[in-house]
Amino acid sequence: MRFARTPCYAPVRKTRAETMNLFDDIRTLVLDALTATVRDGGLPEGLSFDAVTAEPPRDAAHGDVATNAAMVLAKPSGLKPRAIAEALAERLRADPRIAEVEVAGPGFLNLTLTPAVWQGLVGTVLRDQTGYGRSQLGAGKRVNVEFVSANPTGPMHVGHTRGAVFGDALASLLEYAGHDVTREYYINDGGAQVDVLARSVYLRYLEAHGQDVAFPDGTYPGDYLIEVGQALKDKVGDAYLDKGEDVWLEDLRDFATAAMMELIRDDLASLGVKMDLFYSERSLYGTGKIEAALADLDAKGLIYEGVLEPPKGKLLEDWEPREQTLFRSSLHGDDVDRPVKKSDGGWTYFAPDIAYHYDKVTRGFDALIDVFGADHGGYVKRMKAAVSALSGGKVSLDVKLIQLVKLTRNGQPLKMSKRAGTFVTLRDVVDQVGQDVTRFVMLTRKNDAPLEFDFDKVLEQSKDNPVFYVQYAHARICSVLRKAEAMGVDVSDAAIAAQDLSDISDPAELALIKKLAEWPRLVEIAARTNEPHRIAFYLYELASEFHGLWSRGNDATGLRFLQEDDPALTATKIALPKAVSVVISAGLGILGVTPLEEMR
RNA sequence: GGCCCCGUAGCUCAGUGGAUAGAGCGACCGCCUCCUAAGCGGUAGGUCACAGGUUCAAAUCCUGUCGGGGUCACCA
Repeated sequence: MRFARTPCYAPVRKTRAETMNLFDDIRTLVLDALTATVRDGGLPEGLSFDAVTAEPPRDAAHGDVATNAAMVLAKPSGLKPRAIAEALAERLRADPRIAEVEVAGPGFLNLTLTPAVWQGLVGTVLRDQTGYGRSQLGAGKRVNVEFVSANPTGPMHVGHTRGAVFGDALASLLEYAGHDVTREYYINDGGAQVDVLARSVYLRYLEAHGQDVAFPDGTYPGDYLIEVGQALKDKVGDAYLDKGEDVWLEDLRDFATAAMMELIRDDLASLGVKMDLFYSERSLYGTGKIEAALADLDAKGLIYEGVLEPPKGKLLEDWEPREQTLFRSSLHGDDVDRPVKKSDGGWTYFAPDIAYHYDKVTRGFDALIDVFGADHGGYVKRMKAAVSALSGGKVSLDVKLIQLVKLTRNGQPLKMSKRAGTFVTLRDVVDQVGQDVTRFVMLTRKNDAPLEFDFDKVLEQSKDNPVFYVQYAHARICSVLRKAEAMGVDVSDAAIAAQDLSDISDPAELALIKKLAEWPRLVEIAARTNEPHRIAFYLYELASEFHGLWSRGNDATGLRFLQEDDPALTATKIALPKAVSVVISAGLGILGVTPLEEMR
């Protein structure tokens, strides 16, 4: 593997094995050294190197990259960790990228890289731009991300907002990691709630004709249906007045859901979310699709008529044994089998969802991701069972449950009630704090942790507001670049990247570069775990490193990016902040947040 | 009661099996004739709920217990 010896700072075309992920490159180097050691008889043949890692150590005193090779191989090889480590160290020292090798702790090999490696990394970032960090992790993999999927019965509320941002950012993240991603919305337009919607619109229609109407329980009294009723009047005139449901219900279902979906599309657009496909539940009924999906399960012996046991330990007074059509989901990891037909012969909600996921499977996706509200946790096992059964275990399904958003204002909880009209919609949030802030804040928690969203705090301009803090770093960099340009410096990426960057060598500068080096690795971890919040946290850390270096320039003028009366040195010093801005832009891009060039 | 998620600093939370567990807020002490102080540096603060187990190595994986939340046939 001679090419592995090519210094990665050399402006050469990347070889197949050389990635943008520095830690992968070093791991390759370690594996090469291990292979050579085996060849020379220093290690037995047939060892697996799978457990060997090369990671950034938590403590900077432990060098730049640490590998556990000696520890994981000690037992299988029957050698002492120390002996393996020493032999490896010898070989690793020969690589031009390695400045120092140290055996430490229980057998870690701590590697320190040469400044040239770090300087070269800045050049790489500037050349690759937002392509720096893009991964081939998902190359050739098609992923379907289903998210939001709110009932088409009204405008989106805050709970949907978090799911929408999460799903969209996750989709972008997976794209960035090389996957072919489809963003999809399942329209729950097949159930009884659509009839309720249609009747509610009918009431508003009567109202538009000047009638006095009341909204009994089981109807939607929301104002947002007023204009829908008016629109219906404009369309059909008085054709439905004094007519029974048998005349208008069918038509109103279509009319009302279409109106609601328009509302929802607008809501999504205000968040910057664009779906690739809206998939209608109703399109599954009467088209043989549900039957086909269940036939597939039936052919696998997974459909039967049977009676369920009553739920364990829970008292259900009205429970009675009943024969139903059941899916043998318990054979695919579920706790009990699940009914697909109701006692009246109609499908349960589960049945069309099986058909929908069957459709996804047959469309050829390699992986499916469903983003649900946390209250759907009880639905996960059966859905996974369905996908497992339908795909013969070939397609994976990961369900991400989104916890609640707790809305507050100045620390005081906002009471929400549909009846009291204090119901907070997605639009309320976006209108008040803006798309960028909404998106970023929604990603500052792990998906399965509750999120507090404080209308005042998210607009606060201080370091405890991560949105601001990251944006501020970017704006500072843009400010520096503007001033450098005013000094007559060519600030184009090509010009900066083409320079000799060996003047960027202060430990404080190298520390910031090392943070940049973690970016490709972080992207892969985030993509592998389907956790876009990791991007937001990383950006905060990167911004923090940057602000730290900036402030050092207060005392140490040599660390300032703008070097007075020295355009040539300024051109060099500017490379690092510029690279930082590239990564911030890439990261914010994944989150769907626009980087600010100025904040005053 | 079954299943799922959570339990980490006073508070809010990070932490793909690695070394001495981190950040922000709050508290205390410093830093602007100087690229945006909307910032930076430092101090204090911990039985990673508890008990076992696996491992060279556990906040992380497994089992159990305790505590908080969600959910529980014929709703969607």
